[in-house]
Amino acid sequence: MAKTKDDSGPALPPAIESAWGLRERPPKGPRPGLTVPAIVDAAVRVADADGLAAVSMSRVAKELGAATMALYRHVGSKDDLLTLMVDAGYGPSPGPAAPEDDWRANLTRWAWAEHDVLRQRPWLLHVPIAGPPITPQQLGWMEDGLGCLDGTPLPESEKMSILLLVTGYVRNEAMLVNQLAEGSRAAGVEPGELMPAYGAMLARLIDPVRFPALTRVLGAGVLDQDDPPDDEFTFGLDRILDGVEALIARRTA
Amino acid sequence: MAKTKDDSGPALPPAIESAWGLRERPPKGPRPGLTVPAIVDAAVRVADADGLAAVSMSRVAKELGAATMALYRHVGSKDDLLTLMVDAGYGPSPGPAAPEDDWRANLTRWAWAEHDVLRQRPWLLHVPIAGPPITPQQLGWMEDGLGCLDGTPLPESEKMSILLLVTGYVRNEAMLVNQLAEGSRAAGVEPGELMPAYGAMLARLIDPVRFPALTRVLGAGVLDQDDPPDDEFTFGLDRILDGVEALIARRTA
DNA sequence: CTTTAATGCGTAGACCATACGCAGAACTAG
DNA sequence: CTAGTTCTGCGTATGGTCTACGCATTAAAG
Repeated sequence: MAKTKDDSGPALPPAIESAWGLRERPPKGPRPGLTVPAIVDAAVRVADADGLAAVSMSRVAKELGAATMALYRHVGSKDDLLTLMVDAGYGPSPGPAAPEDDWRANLTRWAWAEHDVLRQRPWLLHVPIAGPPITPQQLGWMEDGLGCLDGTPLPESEKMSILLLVTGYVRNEAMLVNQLAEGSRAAGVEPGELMPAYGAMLARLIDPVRFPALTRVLGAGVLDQDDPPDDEFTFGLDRILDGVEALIARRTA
Repeated sequence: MAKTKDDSGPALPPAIESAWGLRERPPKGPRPGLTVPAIVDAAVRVADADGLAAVSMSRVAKELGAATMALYRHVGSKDDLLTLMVDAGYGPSPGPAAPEDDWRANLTRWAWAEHDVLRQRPWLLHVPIAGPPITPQQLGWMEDGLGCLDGTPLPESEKMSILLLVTGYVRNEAMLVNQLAEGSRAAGVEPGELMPAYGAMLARLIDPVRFPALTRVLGAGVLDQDDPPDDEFTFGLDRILDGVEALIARRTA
């Protein structure tokens, strides 16, 4: 009969255990030539170079000079590997909140940090997330995000909700910008030319009677200019933080 | 030499053309036994029943009693089919803004309508979106969303940005709730049991010294109760609309 | 009736993840 | 030193995916 582990409860997946360094090497058998970090690094290298779609088990194995099936000794499945890739891809949180700044400045910096990571590694957006965060780096980001709201009168549950709101916004905005860039590459259009082309296409498709508001937007030339996407990001983030500020004011009063 | 189409510019994909009803059947050749709407309906039926992962060309063809390759006469690629599935899956916009209500009530209703669609067809969240909306129903939603902001003093560009903000929020929230549900199904845990189990796992993993804020959240029992997810949705939406309200107030003054 | 063009679809190729089992390496017990 | 144990690497094989290509059939036009 197999001995049950201490009080491990639902027994977290082996890939997660190794991410937390909870795996001691058994003293028998040959030295492993492959290690989980080496595999994850190779996979991240492939994703950085050729995108997430290029990350196949055989491609990662080739990157390591190993055979495809060798990887399965170390990661349980491709999904396991993806989870570990996300953890490594985000990297460590950029640091705790600065005590001399207020919550808004700190949370803004936190949001921009994730924004920058996602801009540098767009493939992170394409990994289907499997559940709530349980890997070390991910929780590090969450810890530092919570720290931004430390001085506020918000209850813990609302801090968490706000963090979810902000990180969701950052992910969503990054996804929009990224799929726009991919779309322009796929269509073979210059990145600056895409929005005007999109506007022209819309103008040709829509009936001004059926779509009056949309026609008005088009007429205002909203899509003609290619504004720096950072402005759009700042706009949305400021709206959300305005909303948070209103809540804090209400909870203070 | 092929005759160029009127002034069609970048020549939109055939699947999109058919979605706008811009495709007349050529007078020669055998009657098509398959039609694009029939194929899209079948694909939606498969996705509704067994999820997006079950939507393969062969499965859809089987659903129609046709051969796999027969589909490719009508849709250019699987991605084309997915685009059409999204358009059909969302369905028509639930209707224009009610003039007797203010922008906030109308926009709230608009957000809830998308929320309801995504709850009913979670697979819509898993379709990788390829670019800005160009299909009829999608633009119908956008039109009605813009209509909600009609009476406000916001410039057209900001109306658009706010719409993007709200729809992004709705999608993101739906995605979180959905992947939580999928995660609990995959782990074989009761839906109500998942968050407590998650909390217990975190408590076992994290070091209170390294993760003080997270530990405080755990200690507050935030994860112990399984609150109705609609409350979470309402909370975030109200934060965002508070932010919009602040902007409108500023633009009015 | 002949010509023309579009439809349905069979074949085949290039990928993919991964279940299974075997050869060999490295350590421990005697 | 030897035998036993156990873990690593990996070859083979299965069943799935999308889709390029080409052929036979069908229906309308001239």
